[in-house]
Amino acid sequence: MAVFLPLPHPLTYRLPPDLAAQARPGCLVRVPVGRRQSLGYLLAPTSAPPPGALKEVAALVDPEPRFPPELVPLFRWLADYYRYPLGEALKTILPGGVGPARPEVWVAAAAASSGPSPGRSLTPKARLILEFLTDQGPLPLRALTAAFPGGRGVVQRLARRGLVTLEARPPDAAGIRGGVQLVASPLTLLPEQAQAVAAIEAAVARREFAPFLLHGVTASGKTEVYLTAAAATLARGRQVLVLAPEIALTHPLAQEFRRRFGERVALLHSGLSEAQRLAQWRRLLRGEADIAVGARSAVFAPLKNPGLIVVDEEHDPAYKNEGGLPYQARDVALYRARLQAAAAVLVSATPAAATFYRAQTGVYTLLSLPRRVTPRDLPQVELVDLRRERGSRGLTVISPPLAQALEETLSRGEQALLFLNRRGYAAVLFCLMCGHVLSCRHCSVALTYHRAAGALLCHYCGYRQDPPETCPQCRSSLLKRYGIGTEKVEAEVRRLFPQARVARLDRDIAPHSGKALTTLEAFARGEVDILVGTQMITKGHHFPGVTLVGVIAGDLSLFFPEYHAGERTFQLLTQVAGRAGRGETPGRVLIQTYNPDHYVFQTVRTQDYHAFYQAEIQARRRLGYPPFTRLALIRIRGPEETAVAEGARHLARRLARRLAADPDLGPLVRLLGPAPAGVAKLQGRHRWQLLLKACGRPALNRVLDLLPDLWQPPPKSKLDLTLDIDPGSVW
DNA sequence: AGCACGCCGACT
DNA sequence: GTCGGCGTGCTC
Repeated sequence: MAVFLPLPHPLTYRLPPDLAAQARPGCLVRVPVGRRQSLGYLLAPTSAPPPGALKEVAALVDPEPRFPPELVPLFRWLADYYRYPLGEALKTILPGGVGPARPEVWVAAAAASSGPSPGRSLTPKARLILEFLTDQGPLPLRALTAAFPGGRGVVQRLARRGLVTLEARPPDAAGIRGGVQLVASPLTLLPEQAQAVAAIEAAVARREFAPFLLHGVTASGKTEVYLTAAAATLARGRQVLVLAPEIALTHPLAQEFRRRFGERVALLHSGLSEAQRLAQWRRLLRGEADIAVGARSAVFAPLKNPGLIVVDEEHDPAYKNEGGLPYQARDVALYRARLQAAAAVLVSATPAAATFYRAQTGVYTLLSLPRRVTPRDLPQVELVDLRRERGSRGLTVISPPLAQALEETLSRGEQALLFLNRRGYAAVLFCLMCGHVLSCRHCSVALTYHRAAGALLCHYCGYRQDPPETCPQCRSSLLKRYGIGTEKVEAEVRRLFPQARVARLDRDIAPHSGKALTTLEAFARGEVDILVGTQMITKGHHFPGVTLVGVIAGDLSLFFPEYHAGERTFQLLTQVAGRAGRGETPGRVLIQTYNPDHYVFQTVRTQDYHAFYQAEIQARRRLGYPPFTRLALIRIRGPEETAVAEGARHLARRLARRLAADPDLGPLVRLLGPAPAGVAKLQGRHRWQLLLKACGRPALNRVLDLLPDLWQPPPKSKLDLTLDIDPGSVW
């Protein structure tokens, strides 16, 4: 039984006779722990109870299991792989709603029997709400009050006057718009699509674990491949699991599946209320739905026997859960497919280098879709060399070529997207003359400038140096901190094009907030000429009027201090490039960069994934980064900076000594750091980190096993240690 | 994570 | 003499 406490192992309880008939693995129960009670999940009957007296399960909180017994091995693996207490892990990944699902109140405009005139006049707000309801159809009251803050009272008054109806519905219906029109699958697939489908189908038929990489450019029909494979899987009586990296992307995907398969689809993501999530979860458990579509947490969907597990946009870093249990949903999906003898299909136009490497080396089967289904020219990508277009002093925001392109676009009445690929905030030092960025000589990642220390620091290994006066490459003295904000870009655009309608969107505005959506919709309707934004404008949206995409500072994400900065930049830029010319007119993409010769920009320009991959994988091999090594990040946190630093250094010394003394293990592991974390202080706690680089998971595990012995924080220091296995970011 | 036990300073 | 500080150790 996995208790919701940070215990290293499950606990064993006796089932009282009155519960034994109902209790099954997956049931949420209440148990006594020490002097109090805690919740937990039943895992399995044990054949080897611990010595001593057992306590009894106090109560069945929910007689309906929350997961099938088939998932217990996956959960055990999860806790072991990520070194995280099982009960705590389950608490965060399973829908937490306690007790049976409660009905939810829905509002609908009353049938218009009383005619258009309701007798007495309505207040403006009441009129607005009534129009909204007539327009939108029935809605959960919760959704309505979200759209109209404080609208509850108005709704109640409208209900009393019989103008709207209130109805309690079981939450099964919530979050899903009913009445979809079923469509038949298209009759013909391209030969390469048909081949891909056949390969996946054959694996499902063999009932063997089979991992695939489905690689194809945008609009090459990747979705159609897995929709068809899904139909074949369902026909064999097995279920289908489909993951997308972001909540916003799960809706169109679920809609697509619903059009094809009707009400057998369950949608799972953290944006649903607990009750809704649990209701969707139960539809899968009861077998009412056999297709689960969702964001990363849906990888744990309670399917007994999935035959096909799809990870769309597999390269997306959003599959990594940050905070709490730091799992990588793509990796969990692969392991789940192995456990449940399913086909795993990783899908991307720009696969992670590590994924493509495994496809190249035969670990995954590569399925390629090289052609577009609807032949259209790829947008033309051009590089603007900022070393030549440099402003009189400092950074150029809008270079003359980009300004000219904007001018032309505006004069044709078309739209432009200006993209700032900023990622978090990293103050790196770079040369305005030659584009060189100050990097760590050991780790080949950008050094970060720390104002307090007055020094450049490597967040991987802790290497430190004073900021040089001149560029080590070209000797110029134009070393600058690279930083630019969307506000500045917007201001510059307004200055250059005072007549243009300009809007701005960035991460500071919540991506799903009303403001963001309003701006995006206005842009889609053509009411805005130029939209300035960060990566949130790249995902999922379709802007047919956009013919020009400008990337303001291509180098920004390239020099983010991370080993996979190159890969992320290639992916981001390829994705934004795809935003240009999706309508009738072909698009144009201008990327401003100080490093036009860098392989990332060269391969983005030619839209050549394979060339990018070759360069990237060579660099990884040379520097010993994944997929050639496994990483684990050890993070030390505490309230006092010096204690944290000292604790980290102390652990590093002991680890280094132990590794040096072990001739079997030592050569397989490299210890980097300690160094301050990218975000050196979070929620009042200072953070330092050590990075472990190991040749293979067994070696990494052996080092991690040493930690409990080596980690002895000084008393009173309030230090704690957390692990991030396969870290996505050290930031 | 709680919630015990346990061993050292200022209070009715 | 106790009340209470929070260090540390355990929970089937």
